[in-house]
Amino acid sequence: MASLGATALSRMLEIATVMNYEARDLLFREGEGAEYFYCVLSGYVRLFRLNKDGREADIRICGPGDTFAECLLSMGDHYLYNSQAAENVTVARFELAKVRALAEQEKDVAKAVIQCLSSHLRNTMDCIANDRLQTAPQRVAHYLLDNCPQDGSSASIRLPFQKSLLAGKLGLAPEALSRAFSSLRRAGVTVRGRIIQIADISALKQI
Amino acid sequence: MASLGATALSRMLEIATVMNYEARDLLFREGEGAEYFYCVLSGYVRLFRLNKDGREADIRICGPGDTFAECLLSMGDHYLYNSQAAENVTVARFELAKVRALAEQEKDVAKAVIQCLSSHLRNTMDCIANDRLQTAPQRVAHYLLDNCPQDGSSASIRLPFQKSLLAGKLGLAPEALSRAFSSLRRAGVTVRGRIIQIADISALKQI
DNA sequence: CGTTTCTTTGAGCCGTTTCAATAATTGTGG
DNA sequence: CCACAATTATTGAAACGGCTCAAAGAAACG
Repeated sequence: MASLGATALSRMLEIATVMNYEARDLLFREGEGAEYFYCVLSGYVRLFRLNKDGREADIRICGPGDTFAECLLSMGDHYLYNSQAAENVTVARFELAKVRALAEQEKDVAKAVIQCLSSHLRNTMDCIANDRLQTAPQRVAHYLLDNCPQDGSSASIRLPFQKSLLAGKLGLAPEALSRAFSSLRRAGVTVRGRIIQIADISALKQI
Repeated sequence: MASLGATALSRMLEIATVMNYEARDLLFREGEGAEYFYCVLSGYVRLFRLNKDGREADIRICGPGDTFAECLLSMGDHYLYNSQAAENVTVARFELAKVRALAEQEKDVAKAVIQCLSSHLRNTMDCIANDRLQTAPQRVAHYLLDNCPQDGSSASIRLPFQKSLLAGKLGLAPEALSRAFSSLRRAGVTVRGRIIQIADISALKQI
C-alpha cells in the first residue's frame, strides 16, 4: 500500500474490511468458493494443505504485512489451500472482484499487485530450494540469520510465534526443529523459551 | 501474449529477441546482474540452485510457453538461480527495463504480467505442498494424472524430456524416480523408454 | 555397430518422521 | 501470587523414505 498514490489508496481502503479471528479459526478452506484476498494486520496466519490421510503440511506462514490468496486475482474462483489463524489475528480482506476492477483503472494498484506477487513468488521459490538443498539445522540457521540484526557478531532473537509454527514454516516436524536447535548448540545457539541467543553469527553462517 | 491488444502486442514483439542455446548451455547464473526475463519457445530449461557443497537442486522446469525470471520485473537486479538449457532450446528474451516501462504505459502488459506471476506462483505453491505431503510414487502418479487426457479409463503418455529431468522437477534423485515407476507397476503403470502406459486411471488416483 | 549417455537395480547409510513418555511453559481461577 | 490444568516442547527408540555409490543394463547417436 505504501506505493499507492492518494486516490488509489483511498479507493483500496473503501473496499477493505477489517476482520478478527481467534486462534485456530479457519478463515477459509481449500476448494471453497473464493471471494476475498487478505492482508495480515496483526498476528500470524497459517496456510496449509491436507493429504488424503489427513496429514497437514504448511505452505506458508503469513505475518503482519503479508498478503495471501492474491494469486486468485487473475484467475481461479476457489481457494487453493486452507487458512487458519495461528493465534488471535486481525486481517484486512478485499473482494477479489472489486480489486480486479480497480487494478484495471488504477495503474498504481496493478503495480502494487505485481510487487506483491513478485515478492511472494521469490519467497516461495526460495522455500523450494531450501527444502531441497538444506538439512534441518541448515534451515534453522538460515531462518535465524534472516531474522537477525545484520550488525555485530552476536545477536538475540525473540521468535514471533510458537516453535511448532516455525517447524511447519520450515517444512519440519516439531521434533525435528527441536533436534535441530540442540544440534546448533555447538555453534553457539542457545534457546530459552522463545528467546534465542546467537553467540557467533559468522559461525552460524558456516553451517 | 494471447491476452494482449494489438498495440501492446506489437510493442512487446519489438522488444523481444529470439535466442538459441544448446544442451547444457547456461543462460545465466545465480547472482549475475539481471538484464532480461525469458519465455521458452521450444525445448526445456532447467532452473536450479547449488548448495555450498556443489549439489544441485531443480527449482523449476520450464517448457514451451513458460516464462522465467519475471519476478525480477518489480525489483531485484540479480538472477536468483541458475538457468540451463536441458536440450536445444529456443527462447524469447525481453529487457527487464523496457518491459517495466511498457507495463507502466500499457494496461494489457501489466495484466499479462499479473497473469504470468499468478500462475507461476500457484504452480510453485503446489510444488511445496507436493514436496511436503507426497511420497515419490505419489508425486509420479500426480504428474502422470496431470499430464493425461481426462477422458477414458486408460491412457498413454510420452514424456517430453529425459527421466532425469522429471526426477529433478519432482524433487527426486533419478534412482528414486526409477524406483517410484517400478512401484507403480502394481497400479497398472508400464514404462518403456519415454512411453508410459496407464492401464487404470482411477486406480492411479487412489495412490 | 560401437560408443556414449541415460536408466535401472542393489546395498548401505543418513536424515526425518512417528510414536510414546517426560519435561517445560503458558494460562487460569482461587 | 501461587497452584493446577492444559498446552507446548524435548528426548529417546524404532521405522521409513530417499540418497549415495557402484555396477549392470538399455537407449540414443553417429
